[in-house]
Amino acid sequence: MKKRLPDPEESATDAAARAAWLYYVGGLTQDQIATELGVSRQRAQRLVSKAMAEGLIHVRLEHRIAGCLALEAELKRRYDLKTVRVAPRLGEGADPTHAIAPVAASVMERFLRQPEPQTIALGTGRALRAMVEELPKINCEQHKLVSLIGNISPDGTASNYDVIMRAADKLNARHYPMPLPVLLDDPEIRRSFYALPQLKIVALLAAEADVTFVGVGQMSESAPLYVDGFISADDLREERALGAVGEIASWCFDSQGRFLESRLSRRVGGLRPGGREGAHTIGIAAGPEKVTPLRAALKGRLLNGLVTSEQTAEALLS
Amino acid sequence: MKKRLPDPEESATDAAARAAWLYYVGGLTQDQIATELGVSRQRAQRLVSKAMAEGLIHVRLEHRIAGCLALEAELKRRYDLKTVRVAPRLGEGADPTHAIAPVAASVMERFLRQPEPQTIALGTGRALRAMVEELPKINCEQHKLVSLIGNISPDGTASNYDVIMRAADKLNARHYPMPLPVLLDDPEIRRSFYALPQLKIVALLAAEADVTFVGVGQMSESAPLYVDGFISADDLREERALGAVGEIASWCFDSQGRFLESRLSRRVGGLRPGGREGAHTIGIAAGPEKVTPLRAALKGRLLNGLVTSEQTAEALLS
DNA sequence: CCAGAGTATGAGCGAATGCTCACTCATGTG
DNA sequence: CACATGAGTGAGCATTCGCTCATACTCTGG
Repeated sequence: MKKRLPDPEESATDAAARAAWLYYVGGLTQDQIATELGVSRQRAQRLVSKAMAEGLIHVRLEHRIAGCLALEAELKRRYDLKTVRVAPRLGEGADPTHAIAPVAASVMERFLRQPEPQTIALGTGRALRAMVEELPKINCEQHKLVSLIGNISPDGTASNYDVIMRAADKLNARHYPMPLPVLLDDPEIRRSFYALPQLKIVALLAAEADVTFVGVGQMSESAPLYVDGFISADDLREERALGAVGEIASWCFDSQGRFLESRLSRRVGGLRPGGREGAHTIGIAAGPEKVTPLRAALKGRLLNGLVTSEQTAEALLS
Repeated sequence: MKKRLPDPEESATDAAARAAWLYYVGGLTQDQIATELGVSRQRAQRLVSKAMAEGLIHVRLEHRIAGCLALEAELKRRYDLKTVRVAPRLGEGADPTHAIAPVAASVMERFLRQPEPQTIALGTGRALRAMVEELPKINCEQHKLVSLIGNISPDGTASNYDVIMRAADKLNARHYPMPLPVLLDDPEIRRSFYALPQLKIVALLAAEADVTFVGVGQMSESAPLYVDGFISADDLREERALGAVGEIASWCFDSQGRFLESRLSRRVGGLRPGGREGAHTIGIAAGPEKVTPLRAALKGRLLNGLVTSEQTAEALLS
């Protein structure tokens, strides 16, 4: 008595997409959708929210809010940046990462839409992960995605914030992950890893990247590197004693935006953000705890592009 | 006691955009938005719906529904088309133009995203108008928009469905409208119009267009040309007697998709859709009354691309 | 300065929404 | 074969939304 459903998973998403289309584009009420699809109202509601949850629905605001534009202009001038986008505030308690994600995605999309092959380097972190989540599906087989940082957690599993796989999945682009732990304690092993031909390719690509997207981590007690278990409390203390106020792709820098040479920096399994001459290096970060590291990174010209939130932009300028 | 508001118009849209951002991206309730912006709930509601009405919010579905994909593939094969998009059905009573508009816009966007200068020719009609309405703002100064058809109504006003101005406005592209009535009754006047140098430029551009977007009109009693008062009942009868089943940019064709030479065709103030060798000619049309003209146009290879609705696609294939 | 018209604002209310809870049914396990 | 488990389903209900109406306010012309 089976009728259709070659793949129950697929057809569920299909129905969800259909319901969402009727809801958002058609403007039908959920009752009408239920009638249309021949299901109960509750099911229609669930389909719509499923479509939402699966990110099938992308909402875009076609208007640059004046207040944010002013902040962008001022940031651009003050820090001599090439690219700046400021996302409007999303209420007090809201997660700023959530606010900047769609804006960051639209910045990345501009590069992805180029028909000329682009090499796009990616760091990691919550902000980048959220950005990639907001990307639409585009066919980008002409581009290359390259990871700046190892994707192996200390416990041996692939890192949760491994953005490059997700991105490559959505974009159908060639991708070059770093088959490397985030930190390599033994310098000998580190050297031998770096000697791998695959790694050399990745390093070469990253050095010639047209654009690099990175998160920016604070080095306070809430340092993501520490909270996520990549570095120990001792490591953190040591770096802070050396003046570290932030990190980009695990490379710590001080309040002047100078990368630190330290015990930790000699263990990092990854590449410094760089790229070819004139390339874009865009930081994606927002939140009060990011103000100090962002200010340092901008001062040291570690970044020439920025996507942040309205509050963070104000703080950076104050 | 004035505080800000340099331009009340601007700041209203700004507030609307902010409210819409909070609503759609932040997922706040309208009460929360009201608190956030310091206005009443009703005002928040009005801001959100204003943002909607002004088209600040664009919703996109990131999923190609399986059933529609199948229809696209079949249409592509059957009529040997280059581009086909089928929009999912939007309930029985819904306006099919509304359903296809966002899909058509995304097709057009693909061309607009090209950095190489494109020449894009546009017809008129409700479907094209709706498509343009759904376009996002993109800076396309490298492209040229050229109109295939005059924009002057019989009553002397600029036509309501003048899509090219709207499009150019959104895209910041150079545009070449046809400063010409839709129909020119006096052949002498027509000749002298065509001799105008401006018109020659437009004709040249249209003939070299990379892509042409046109609506497809039926020639039944509900013919848009007739309903909108461009042609008389006598004209309509005469064309139908000659076998006309549809029209593209006012050029009538028969059931085999052959353009008719007729009294009417000698009065048309416009250009035939054409374009350079290998160009795209994409028809945007949906609805039961479009099935006959679409089938004819496809048979006669007047189009090599199509954006239509699920129902229309099914009808075309049955 | 006043009068009138058109527009923005806030209250109220019915409809729509989404969340929770109890239930069913299919699947897998002892 | 009985039973546990868990995903999916439908009903009820509190919340939220969007529409209408009465009112206040502003702008313009006399």
